[in-house]
Formats: sequence, C-alpha cells, structure tokens
Amino acid sequence: MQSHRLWAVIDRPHIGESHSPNMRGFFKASLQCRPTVSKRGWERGRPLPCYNPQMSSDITYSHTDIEPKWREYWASRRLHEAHDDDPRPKYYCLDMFPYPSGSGLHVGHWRSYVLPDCWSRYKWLKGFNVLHPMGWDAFGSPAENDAIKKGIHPSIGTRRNVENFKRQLNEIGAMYDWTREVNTTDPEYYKWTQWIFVQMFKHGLAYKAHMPINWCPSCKTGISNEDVVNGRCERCGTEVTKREMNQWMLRITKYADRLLSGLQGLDWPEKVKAMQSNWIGRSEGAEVTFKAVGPDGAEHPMVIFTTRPDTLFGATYMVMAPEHALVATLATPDRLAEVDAYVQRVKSESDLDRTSKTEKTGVFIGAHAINPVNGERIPIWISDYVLMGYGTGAIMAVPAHDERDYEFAKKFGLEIREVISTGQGIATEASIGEGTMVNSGEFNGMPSAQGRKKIVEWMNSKGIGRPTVNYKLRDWVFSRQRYWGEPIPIIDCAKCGLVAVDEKDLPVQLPDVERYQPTGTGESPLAAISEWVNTSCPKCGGPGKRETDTMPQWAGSSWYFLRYTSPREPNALISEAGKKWLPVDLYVGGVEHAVLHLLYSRFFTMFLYDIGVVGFEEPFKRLFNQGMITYIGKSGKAEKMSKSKGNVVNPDELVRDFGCDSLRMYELFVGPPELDAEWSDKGIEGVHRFLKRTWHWVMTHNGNWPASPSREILVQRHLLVKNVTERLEAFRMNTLVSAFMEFMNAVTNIKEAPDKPTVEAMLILLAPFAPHFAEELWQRIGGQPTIFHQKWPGWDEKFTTSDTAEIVIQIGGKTRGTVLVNADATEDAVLTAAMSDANIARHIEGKQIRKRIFVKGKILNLVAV
RNA sequence: GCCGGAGUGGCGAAAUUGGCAUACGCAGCAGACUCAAAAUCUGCCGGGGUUCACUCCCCGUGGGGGUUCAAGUCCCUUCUCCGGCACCA
Repeated sequence: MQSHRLWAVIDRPHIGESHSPNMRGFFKASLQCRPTVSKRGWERGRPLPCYNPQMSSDITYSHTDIEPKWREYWASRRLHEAHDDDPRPKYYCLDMFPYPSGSGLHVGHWRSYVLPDCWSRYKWLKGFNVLHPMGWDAFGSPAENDAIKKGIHPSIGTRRNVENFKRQLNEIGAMYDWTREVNTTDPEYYKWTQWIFVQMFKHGLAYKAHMPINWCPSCKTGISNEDVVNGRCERCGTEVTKREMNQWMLRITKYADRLLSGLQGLDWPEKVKAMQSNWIGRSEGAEVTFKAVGPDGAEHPMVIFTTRPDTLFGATYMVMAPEHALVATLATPDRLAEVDAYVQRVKSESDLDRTSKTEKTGVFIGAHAINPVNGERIPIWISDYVLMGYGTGAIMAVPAHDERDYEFAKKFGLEIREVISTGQGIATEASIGEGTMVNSGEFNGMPSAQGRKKIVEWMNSKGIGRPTVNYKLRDWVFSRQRYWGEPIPIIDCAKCGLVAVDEKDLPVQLPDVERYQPTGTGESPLAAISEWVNTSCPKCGGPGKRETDTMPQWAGSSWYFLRYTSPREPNALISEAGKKWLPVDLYVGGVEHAVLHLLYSRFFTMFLYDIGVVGFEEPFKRLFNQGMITYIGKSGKAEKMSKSKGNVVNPDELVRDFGCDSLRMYELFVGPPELDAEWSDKGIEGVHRFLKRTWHWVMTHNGNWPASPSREILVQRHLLVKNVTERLEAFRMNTLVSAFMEFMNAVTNIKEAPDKPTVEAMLILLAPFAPHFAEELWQRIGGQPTIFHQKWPGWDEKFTTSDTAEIVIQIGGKTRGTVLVNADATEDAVLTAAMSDANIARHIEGKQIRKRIFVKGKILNLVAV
C-alpha cells in the first residue's frame, strides 16, 4: 500500500448519459477533480484515472463511448458470421467451450478467450474465411447440485448462467458467430450424442460389463479412470472407492495404437503429447504360459506378461493379483484361510490406500508353477502390487532385475538370482539395466537386448510364449448414475436383450423427475420414473426397460467441434456444406484437458472416421495451451484464480476503468501465453497509457499528413509490420505488444508528422488486439468502416535494415567500443575505423593482433597479445 | 522414481543462428507544468570501483566445471521451484 500517495477520484455524474465526443466541458471537468481518497483505490492499490471516462475528445482517448458503439455496429452488420459458401480459404479457430457456471468470468478466463480472438481477427485480415464459434458444455454436476438444493430444474439455472456468460463474453469484444451456438443439453444437440453412442453399440464398441469400477461416494456415481486424479474424484476431490457394477463401457482400448501413433503428426505441445502417450502406456513384451499345479494335482495354464523375457531364467516365484480367477482354484487347503483373509482385506481398500503402501504385503497360496524355459518349480504368491487390470493380472517375479520383486523377495526371504550381468551386482538393489545373460542355459553370453528377441522367438516356436503389446489405457466407464446427462439410448428387452433405440426415435429426451438427488444405490434418479422406464422393445415390440444411466459430461464435449459446422442440420451430424470447415485448424484451451477431453475427442473422431462420417482421424491439427492466471494469495504462493479461493479479479471493473481494449492487450502483455502469469492490477495502466499516447499522436497529426515520409518514419513502419507479424505468427503475444510500444517511442522521438499510410498500417496491425480503438481511429482519419475489411500490411526488408551499422569492437572477447560504418563495410574498413577510437587504440597499444574475427554488420573481435 | 517446464534487475519479463545481457512495461528517484495534487512530458534507474568531467575498469543470467575469439544461449555436472504420472511387471 502506498500511503504517501493520494488517489484522486471524481464522481461520475455522466454515467448513462450520451455525449458528443467533442464536448467542450471535458477539460473543465478534469480540472475539477477533487483530491479524495477512493476506498476502492486503496484496496486495489490502483488509482482511478482522473479524467471523465465518459468522454472522448479529439485528442484524448476514452474507451467508454467507443466500445459499445462498435460492438453494436459489428453485431448489427453481422460481421462475425461465417458462411459456408464464402469462397475464401477456410480457417477454423476453436476455443474450448466453457461450462456456464454461476460465478461468471474472471481475468483468467479472459486470457484464454482473448488470444484465439486476436488470432481469428488476424486470420480474417489475412484473407481467410474464419469460423470462430462458441457454445456451452452444460451437462454436469454444478447445475444438478444447484437443482438438488433449490428444487429448480437444472435447465433453468443453466439458461440463466448462459445468458450471463454471453453478456460477459460480449465484453471481451470477441468475434464469435453466435448463429452457430451449440448447447450440449439441447435435445436437438444430444440427439446426435446419442446417435454416436448407438453407432458405437452397433459396432461393438459400447458394451455392458459387470466389473469393479471407481465409485465416488460424494457424487454417488461410477466414474472413469481418467476422472480419478491421485485416487480422488476429479470433480469433487473425494477419495474414490471400488464398486462392482453393471456398467456401460466404451472400447477405447481398441484404438490404443492409433491414439498413440496419431500423436506423432500433431502440432501439439510436447507436454500434452507426452501426457497422452504416458496415459496410453504402450509396452512391448511377451505373454508366457506357465503351468500351475493345483492342490488336486491338475495343471492349469497360468499366463503372465513381461517386458523382460530375457530375465525368464531368473524367475524365482510367481505373483497373482488377489482378484485373479485362479487364486481360488490353486490355493491349497492349508493356506486357504490366510489367502481369503488377504483377498478380503485388499478388496476393501481404496486405490489410494493400495498405492500409498510403504511396504510390500503378500501371501503364499501353497501352489507352485513350472517355469517353461527351465522346468523349475517355483512358488505362487498373491500380492496387491500386482494389478488385475493390467496385463494378465499375474507376473513372474525376477527379483534380481526388478525393484518391486527385489523388495518383495527381500521381505519374504525368496531367492534372488542374477541372470543379467551388468557389473554392478545385486547385493543391495535390483539391477534393471541391460547386460550379458548368465545362468540362462543356452542363452548365456548373449547381450540382454538380443536375448530378449531370441527367447521370444524360441518360446513362440514351442508354443509357450508369444510377443505381446500391452497398454495402460483401459476401457472408458461410460455410465453415470446421475440425472443431468444424456440418457443412454438402450432398451433392455427380456427376449432380445440389449437393443438400441431406433435412430428415428432419437433423441431419448431426459424426462422430468421429482427428485434430482443421486440415489447412491447404483441406479440413477431416472429409475424412479416407471412410466418412462417401461417401454416397448424396438425389435420385437414386447415389454422393455430403458437404460436409466446417463452419459458422462465428457460425452457432449467429445464431438461438439463437429456440430459448429452445421448446428441446425436436422438430418445428419454434419451437413455436406459444413464439412468444408473441418478439421479444426487451431484449438486453444487449458492444459487440464490433456488426457480427458482431448483423448476422448480423438477417440470419437477416429470412430466417426471409421464409419464414414468425417474424412480425417485427428480433429485438432494444432493445439495451443494457455497458461493460467495465478494470484499471490494469503499463503504467499501463486494459486490458481478461482471463486472458491476467493482470489478472483473481476474484469468488469477493469473494463469500466480502462476499457476492453486495454484489458485485451494487457492479457497478452502479461507474459508468454503458454506460461502461467501472475496477475497484477498495476500492469494494465502501462498498456492503457500506450493506447492514450497512440490516440493522442494520431489525432494531433490527423489531416496534416506529409506527402512523403522521411526514411526514419518508413523504417519504423516496416519494422513494426515485420515485428508484429513475425511475433504474432510465433505466438509471442507479449513481445508483440512491446513492438507497438517500441514503435510509439521511436516515432515520438523522431518528432515528425507521420504519413497517412504509416498510421493506417499501424491501425490495421492494432485491430486484432484493440479492435474498438483501431476501428474508431480508422474512421476518424477518414477510413470507411470496417477496418476489418482491410488487408494485413506487408513489409519490405530494404526498410527494416539500416544503411549504417554499429559494429561492436571486442578485444579478446571484451567489448571496448563501437564504430558506426556502412552496413556493408569490409573487415579492413571496420578495423581502420576501430583504430581511430581512442579507447580501442589504447587497448591494442603495444600488442600484436593475432587473430581477427569479423561478422559483417555485427562484430569485430581482435585477439591481441 | 519417471516425464514435462522454469530459474535473468525491486517486480512482470526480453534477447533470430552463440555476437553490446536486461528491450517493453510496472514500481522507484529527480525535474518540467500546477496554488497544490492528479494527468501529461523529460531524464535517471543490476552491483562495485574510478574520474572535476566526458569517461573508464571489474563483477554479474541458480551453483560448479568445460567447449569457443565470443556462452543467458552449446556440452557435462549439481541445486531449487512448479506441473503431470506413479507398484503398469
């Protein structure tokens, strides 16, 4: 807090009145400012500008009357609408559509919407036919929870929030085509979400399975693996438990290899590609069949997966997941009680408990297995460190060369046998690197990498093992036992089994219920509406029951980008004319969707490609992740801006005081767009000052344009065009704003009237970032609206480089001076010039130049002894 | 543990291919204008030393080492912070 400073404020008697931009009273009004202390100024550490913000004069910039005016102008001329028949090349720029929450937008949201908007406007000026749509991901728990609390239908709250969001998005000045707005909760929209599900069902990709899944006790619904973050529910943070349920699943694993290989060709941040790749988790190895002998002497094949077949001779015991089907068959009677107790204990544990163990646990089940490569008889254990969901749920343990097996073997006193010699030994820890095979029969002496292949070939020929690829990715649990989602369009018929609702009967509308409350019984609230549940089978006409589970929130968002192309098309998911827009050229949004939404969308798109709905497999050619806006909270650490933390900065006040254009530019200026940025109210003033200076500069020269500008002005113009264009293309938005400031500093230093083409070029360059400002000045200097019908300017390199160059003179690598010479001056000429500099000559004096390094136009380094 | 990212003034940050480190902005200091403030404009603004002064010198991009005429940038090594994944055989 700056206690030595008083902030001046004035009352605002003019709000709501209209004003002539040239109102004479302006200066008087500003002189009458009384020095008082603004309570808000103190709190926010930010002074209010001491001029009447309601008035723009000729030479003083004020945002308040120009911004609404131009927004209205653009809207009334329907400037932002994209047309299918526009002959210009298409460009599809997509923002991740928001969930319309009740709390509205904060400056962090602004950041994610400003960048794509600037980019869209730039593409527009570059001559593209730009599609830049917006919509609502409106299914999901907040609206539903609200409904539970207040008893109002979620669609009502959703509608109200959408209105509020739209109003706030309008404040950003973004050029969304609202005629293409989509809403995932609109039956005309979710008709197609259900249609996709039906197609997946028909193609065997949607199936029902009874299996243990993740259950959120607070949301009272089953959730997918992707919804679980560190053992907690992604939505509410509650610790997730396991529950056996009959669930709808989507066979995303069928696409594992394509989802992985497709990443290679994408212009996406490496981080996101790495996260998806890790999530899919491909590993190459082999499945090997051991013979397990049960208590009755019968042999059972026991299949294990390993990535290290080269260590097969080092297997000294076997481990199965406690849930493994063979456990009951193989356990010997004397071990049964202990085995059962262990299995029960593990089943009752949450994932969080299971993974946060510090020590290995396990039980010997009494049975043994035969190692097929050497005929050895080794004991079978069960332990929770082997997971049922990965591989075959059973492993061979090679303690010498696996950290987990090593730890387990140490604890239970099992044999540790080295079979790969790496030179480091196995006395204190497992050696997991490559080496030479030992104790491995005929494979001895072979390098482990080579042995890995050989041993698999050998096993394959004997029918005891085969090469296999495993993925961490699991099928997608698609059922939710909640109300506010798309009903799954399936009917259970006693005679025909599970039957998809006829496509002509879609959408299956979400019926009204009396209670939205999730039941917690494993059934959704829809199950209580018997007149809805009981229906007839589409196949045989007999009695049938509707599926009462709904889809996850990710369903509608997995394909919405396709629907923007033809949002009102009644007969197809995408109209023929709409197909021209696809795929998305640039997708902008936060990194939090790296493995959820982005993976699901790719899966949906690949499926729609397979059934001929779209002509491409990858929906988003280029992805850009915005950094978050953080705020230094009470903890003294940067935290994410969110309503629950109480640290949101409301953009409304900033827009009121500085204008939308200032805030837009500040959001870009605040730091590199891909990195998180710490919010500071102070910074916006610098950008606002820049706009004021620019306005002043243009308006004082308006009408007195010299016919031919000086070379200095020309150089500044071409440099500006070059810098802005290049930095924009490279997404270096923060330095792009600097380029404008550098330009203004330079031209005001020149103290010379600019020519009109220079000012015009500057305004066009500025238009994507400060659209209202640029549009207004464009008109004031005599241009016809709208500035967005102008062409993006180009530059000429001959004006961006000077004819003279300042050459840095170094002696032994240390700068000792500079000389001003012609840009194409030769080494000798530069040397001559350098020697006439007293300081340089002094450093050379009495020494001999041993070596000269000359970079034309840049540097001359003299190595002297 | 693995993967990804970051570390530069009081602060946000900039620096094409290795070529004057700190552009641009904020904050600060001094001055002009003003009765005074605000706004605006001008100048200064990494640390240390030196000169009456114009200057000039040394140090400086988390730490240590290396390559090079020249390193924020390349190589090796190490520390710290942030994000993601994590018993995946």
